[in-house]
Amino acid sequence: MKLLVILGPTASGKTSLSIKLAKRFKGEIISADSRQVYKGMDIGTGKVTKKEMQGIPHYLLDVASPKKRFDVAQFKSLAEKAIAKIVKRKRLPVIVGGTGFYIQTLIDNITIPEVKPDWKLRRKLEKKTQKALYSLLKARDPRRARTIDKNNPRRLIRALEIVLKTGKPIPPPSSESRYEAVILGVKKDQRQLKQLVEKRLTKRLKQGMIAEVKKLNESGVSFKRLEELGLEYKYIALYLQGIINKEEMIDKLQKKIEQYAKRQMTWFKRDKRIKWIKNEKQAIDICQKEL
RNA sequence: GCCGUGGUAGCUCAGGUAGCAGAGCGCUUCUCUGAAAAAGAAGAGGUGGCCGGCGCACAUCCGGCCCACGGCA
Repeated sequence: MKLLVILGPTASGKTSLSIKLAKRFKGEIISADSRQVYKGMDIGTGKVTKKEMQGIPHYLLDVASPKKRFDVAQFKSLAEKAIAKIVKRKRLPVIVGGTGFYIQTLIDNITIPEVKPDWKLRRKLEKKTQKALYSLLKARDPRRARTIDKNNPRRLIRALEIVLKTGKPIPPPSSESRYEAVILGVKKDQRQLKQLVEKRLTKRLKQGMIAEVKKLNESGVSFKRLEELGLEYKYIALYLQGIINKEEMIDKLQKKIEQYAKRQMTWFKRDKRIKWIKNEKQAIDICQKEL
C-alpha cells in the first residue's frame, strides 16, 4: 500500500508543503508530531490552523490532554486507524511530521513490547543507580543487556519494566512493513534554518505564545509538566516562574530549537530511503513518478 | 597621574606552595524499540595579555609594558 511521508527538521516548512501535495495528489494528512497531539498547544507547536488546512482533513492533532503523557504506542495505533480510514475513502495517506521515532515505528511497523508504562515501578527503579539497574537487567535478560546503553537510565528502566512485568526476556526487535512509503525530506542548510527558526520564534511571540502557556498553566497543566514538554513550553514556563528573564528565555530558546533541529537530522540521516528535496517542484516530480 | 582589581577554551569563570592546563555552557559527531521537543554517548578546541629575567622546569616567582573595570586626583 502506498503512502507519502514528509519529514524534516523543525521550521523547514513541512506544513505548507504537505497541504500543497495533499491537494494535488488527493491526500489526507496524518500529523506525526509528538507535541501537536496535545490540545491547547497550538502556537508553540506551530499547529496548522483551520484556514491553512484548506479543507484537507487532518488526523492526530488534538487527540490528547497535555496533562497526561502521550507515547509512541498510542501514536502507532491511532495512526494506523487513520490510515485505514483514509484508504477506505480512496485517498492517499500523507504522514507529516518531525518526530522520527514515531514515523519509523509507524512505517516500518516496529513491534513495541506490549507492556504499558508503570509509573509506580518506574519511580521505584529511578532510585537505583545505573549500575544496579544494569546488573539487574543483565541477570534477567542478558541479550537485551548486551545491546542497551548502560548509561541511559530511561532505557534501562523501560527494559526492566518489560522483563519484570512479563517475567520473560524482551523479544528481539522485529519489523515487517506493510506500507510502501515514499519518503520526502525537506532539506535546509544550517544557516538558513537558523534564520527560519529566529523568524518563526519572533512571530510566535507576537502571536501570543506566552499567553498560551500561561493559559495552559491556569487550566491545570503544572509548570513541572510544561517543563517536561520541552522547548517553547519549558522555557516560557521558566520565564513565567521568574526563574529566567525574557531575554534569557529568547536566547535560550533559539539555541535549544537549533539543537533540536540538529538532533532530528541525526535521526533522519540514518534512513537512506529518504529523498531529500530542496523545493516544491522536486517534491512534485518525485510524487508523480513514485505514487 | 596615583591606588586597587582583573586579563586562562567561543562565553562565564575555577585553580595557582613552580612539575601533563580544568569546569559549566556553547560547538562537532553519534545512539535510540511504549517519556523522543525525551533520555544518553563520544570528540574538537588553549602562544595561560605581551616582552624580558631567575629556574632542570613557570599559567604560577621577579621586572617592565599593554588592555579592561573601579576608586582617588
